[in-house]
Amino acid sequence: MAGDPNAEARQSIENAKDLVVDSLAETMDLYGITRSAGTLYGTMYFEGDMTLDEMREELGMSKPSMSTGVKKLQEFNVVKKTFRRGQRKHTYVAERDFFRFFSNFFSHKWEREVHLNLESIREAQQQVNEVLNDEAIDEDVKKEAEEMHQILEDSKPYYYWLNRLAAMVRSGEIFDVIPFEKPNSERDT
Amino acid sequence: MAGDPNAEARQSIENAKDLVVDSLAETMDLYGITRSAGTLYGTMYFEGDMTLDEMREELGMSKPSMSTGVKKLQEFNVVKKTFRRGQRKHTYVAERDFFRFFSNFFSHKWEREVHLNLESIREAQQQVNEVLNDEAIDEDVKKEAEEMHQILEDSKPYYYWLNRLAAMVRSGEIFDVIPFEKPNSERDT
DNA sequence: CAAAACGTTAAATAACTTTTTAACAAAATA
DNA sequence: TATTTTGTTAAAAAGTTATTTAACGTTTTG
Repeated sequence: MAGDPNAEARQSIENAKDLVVDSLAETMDLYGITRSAGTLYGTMYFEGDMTLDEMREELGMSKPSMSTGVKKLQEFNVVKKTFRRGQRKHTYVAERDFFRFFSNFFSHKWEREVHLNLESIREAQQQVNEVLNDEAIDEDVKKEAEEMHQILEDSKPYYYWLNRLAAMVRSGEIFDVIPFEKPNSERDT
Repeated sequence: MAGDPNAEARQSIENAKDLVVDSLAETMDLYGITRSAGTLYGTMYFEGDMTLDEMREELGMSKPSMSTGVKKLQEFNVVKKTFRRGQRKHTYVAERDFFRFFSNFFSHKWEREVHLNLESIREAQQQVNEVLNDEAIDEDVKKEAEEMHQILEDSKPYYYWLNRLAAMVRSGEIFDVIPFEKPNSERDT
């Protein structure tokens, strides 16, 4: 047993890193990001900017996997392409500021939720309105349409609210109303 | 063509409902809820309380599917078991208030995120501390450990902040700082 | 300008999840 | 207490998503 202490120490550090990468990936899994994309993010989080080949090496996966993984993470705005001078290969960097991660990720999702549902509500209400305006329809059917219309109408305030929340989160205004304790070091824009 | 106007009207209403159910399901898909569970939620949202058999009938799926689907939705706190008197079968009801849906869903997720990651950070820091406290370790390895420790330390303020946000959302305090416009009708506790 | 390197796309395979059918256990009723 | 009904669990089937290998087009460099 007991080989080189430095080698063991490095192993410990790698181990600690894996521990956090795993829980990061599990966290992201909660929000619908696949585990492998989460693991990729976690790895990039610790390594700083990486090329696809470095990712492949680190994770032991294929290059196309890395390519699609990075692309997916870019969609969520949590990974960006970077320029590393004197480097032919493209490099990518993970968003290291979790506050910004949160902002990018959730504002994006919430905006999409609002848009998607308000649009379908608009269409749906239009359809039931046609029923309501039709003379030839019986009262009981109209009542059904009326109820439907009302349920949809009642849900709108939620989407308006969510839209405001998304805007506040995207702009960073949310940190005015719910401040965070600064760490000892800086936090730039 | 042009059959019974009432039948056509009912069809229109069903159509409108499906439209909204679909976008609701797509929305939930954004947050890692499977589409079929989302569809189930949407259906319950419109129908009010339902038995498993009613769900099966409405969605044309098997009963075990409904059972597991309901269970999953219960985990997210967006469906509850109800008591319908004179009814032997169990009935379930979907959370109709989207504000409460939001509160239940996201506070649950965020609390889990905080717990999971703070725990792994604690363990990871413990491991790197052992390296830092070991006399036999070279400076360059210690420096690596130091960096690791710092990265983890710097991430903590985010989790503390998220924890406060989760608490505010769970308690409803969030609606004091970001109010919503009431619809014309009531909004009870 | 030719050869190599890089990243992406396409097709095939593998892994995983969802869904169903079937069997089972628990509860209620007669 | 026996029979029926209800809900869940287990195993099989189907469907979907992730991953890889292979091929392609583009860019770079010698």
